Amino acid sequence: MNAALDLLVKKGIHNTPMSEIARAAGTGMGTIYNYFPNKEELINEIYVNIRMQEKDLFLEVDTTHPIKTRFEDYLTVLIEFFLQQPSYFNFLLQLEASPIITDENRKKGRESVEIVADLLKSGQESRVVKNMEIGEILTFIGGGIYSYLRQHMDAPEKERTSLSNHIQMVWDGIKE
Amino acid sequence: MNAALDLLVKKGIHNTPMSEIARAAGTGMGTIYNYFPNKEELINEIYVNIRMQEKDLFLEVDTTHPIKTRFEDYLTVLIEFFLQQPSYFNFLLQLEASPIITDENRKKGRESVEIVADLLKSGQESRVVKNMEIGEILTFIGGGIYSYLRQHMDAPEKERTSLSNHIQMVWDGIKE
Amino acid sequence: MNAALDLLVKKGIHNTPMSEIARAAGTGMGTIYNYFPNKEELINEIYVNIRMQEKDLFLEVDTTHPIKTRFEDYLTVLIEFFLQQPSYFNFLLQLEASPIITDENRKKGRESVEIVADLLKSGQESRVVKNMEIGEILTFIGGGIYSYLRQHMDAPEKERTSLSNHIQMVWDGIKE
Amino acid sequence: MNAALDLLVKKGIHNTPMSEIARAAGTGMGTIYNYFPNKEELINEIYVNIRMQEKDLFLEVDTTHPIKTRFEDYLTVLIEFFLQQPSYFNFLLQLEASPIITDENRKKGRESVEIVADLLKSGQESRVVKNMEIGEILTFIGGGIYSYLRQHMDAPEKERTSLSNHIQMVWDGIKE
DNA sequence: CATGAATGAGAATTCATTCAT
DNA sequence: TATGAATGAATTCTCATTCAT
Repeated sequence: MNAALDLLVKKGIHNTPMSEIARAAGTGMGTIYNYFPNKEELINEIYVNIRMQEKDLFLEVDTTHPIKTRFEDYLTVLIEFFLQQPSYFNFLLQLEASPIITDENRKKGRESVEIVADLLKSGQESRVVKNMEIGEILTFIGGGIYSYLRQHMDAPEKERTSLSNHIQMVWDGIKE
Repeated sequence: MNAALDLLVKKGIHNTPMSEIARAAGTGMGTIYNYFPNKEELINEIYVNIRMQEKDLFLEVDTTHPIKTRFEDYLTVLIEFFLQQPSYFNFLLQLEASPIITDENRKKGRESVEIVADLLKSGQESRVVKNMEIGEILTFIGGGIYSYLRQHMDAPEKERTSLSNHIQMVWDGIKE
Repeated sequence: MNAALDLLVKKGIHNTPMSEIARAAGTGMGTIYNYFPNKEELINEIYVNIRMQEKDLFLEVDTTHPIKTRFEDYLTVLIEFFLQQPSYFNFLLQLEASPIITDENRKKGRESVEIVADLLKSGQESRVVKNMEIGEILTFIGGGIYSYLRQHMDAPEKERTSLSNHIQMVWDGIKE
Repeated sequence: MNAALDLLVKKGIHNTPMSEIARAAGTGMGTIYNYFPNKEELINEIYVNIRMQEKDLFLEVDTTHPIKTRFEDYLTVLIEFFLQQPSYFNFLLQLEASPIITDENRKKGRESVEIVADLLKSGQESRVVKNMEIGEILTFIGGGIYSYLRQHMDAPEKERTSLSNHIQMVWDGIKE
């Protein structure tokens, strides 16, 4: 799966033959088919795998801190995860919109969002977060994460913008 | 180009044979190749075409209004454009990250951003916009647009969030 | 026909689209088809045309000279013709073996040989030419012409061999 | 390679689809591409293969015989090789002038000529061969071989000329 | 359980020829 | 009579998947 991930991201899904994945993984092509029924399934499993790691990240955040701190921690931890694994982010970017990922897996992938949703709800109760639909706010936050990562990976190093500034803007956007 | 756009968005680039585009366009395959040297070039031209329309949108905005109003108008006009042409947005989503679009065209595509950058600069001068790097702010705004559209297209109709709420969040994020 | 000849020789028959011939000839594609029913016919007419010019060459040779002189003159005139029109030779080379030229035209193309055959016959009568089948001798001479031209066109200028030496070898080969 | 050779000669290179070669070879098309990266490479390998067989022929000739005998033997062995494998000769005929064969392979193909060149040199030293440039003489001999084979394959059986007569002419052409 | 050669459906692209203007 | 845009059959090549070893 690691070999596949790297190649799929670097060369694009339709320019990555299974034979090349096998070679990079140091196995035979047939071996891959012993573990994954077909190429699409392999890709789906990589997808779910990343999403699950993403979900686990939130366990690291100390839930005793005040809401704003937790919010910042969530975003920081998430963004740093992807900054350290750029191919994860690029993989999701390339696949999120693709018909290859099944609806079921796409749904599974959204589970991590629940945790943030809960945080936002308690934020609303303590009147530090705008009283809007949670969905609206989540969407907005997602955009913030997406744009930061996207920009960070496209831009030359010196033009990269500061993470704390970015998180501040996101927070200012949602705070009451 | 319209026929191609629809199919490319609906079925994905690598699942759309030129023969099908030709059929949908009501021409022969050869005819397409009389106008576009190859599939990639066709896709690039569609890309540039959308980006140019996007750029022209800003001409509609009344530049005598106060900065906040203009900002809201820009965002509204842009988002409504894509809401009316969902396939435009999905096309860009699918292609922005793809190696098919040439660097030259990608650069051309970013021209429309300049106008917003100018607005932000005067916003900073009048101290209504945060004093951060323009690039940082643009990235943040991009995320706001992206997230709204993305959510709007994925979600069932009744769960869609209000545009004005969303624009409010973006503004709160960047305002001083 | 001239435009076609040049292109066909330079790029090969199957790499020369009719559209390119038309462009080189300064006409429209349709115009070609007003004069030649199809590509093969065009090629055949070029072939016959060259062969006819080749035949006419022999009219220049003074038939009052002794046989050996006439033989040398024939060969010289022929070889110089092709040296001055290398594309003629290359065209024949490329097409002689091809199924594109009809049998009828191929036969027509061999007419010029008759004149040489007559010369050889009188050479045999005066016992200056070997008493073999005329066909055998003609074949041998043809090989001599072919090899000289072939070598002359392939080789870098300074490695080219002398025509008179070559003709001498051919004559020594057939003389009694 | 055998299936390809037959078809390429019979139908011409550009009238022989890879699919037909595969069918004739009793394999799938993909299998061919597992062994030859593309059609041109396949053709080149056939070319080199023939040329190497041609080179090996000369090993059969007894080098203790007198020069004239060796010369006759060389020519005989070579011509008989091609008479037994007419498609080899037709293949070379069709390809020698073609841009498909790479310069490198064309060069490799000329190796067999070296052996004959050596023979001619010692012939010149013993003053049985004309004192001309070796290249000139080789060209002439090549023409002799070409013409005999060409004629032999084109002509109806009874009109074919005798090999010994032909070789005699070639020898008379080069002898001192 | 691992392997990788064989396969052929499917895709992009070319170009001879037609025919409305 | 000249034109050249439109056409689609035909061609090369790729690659997911199978299955005998």
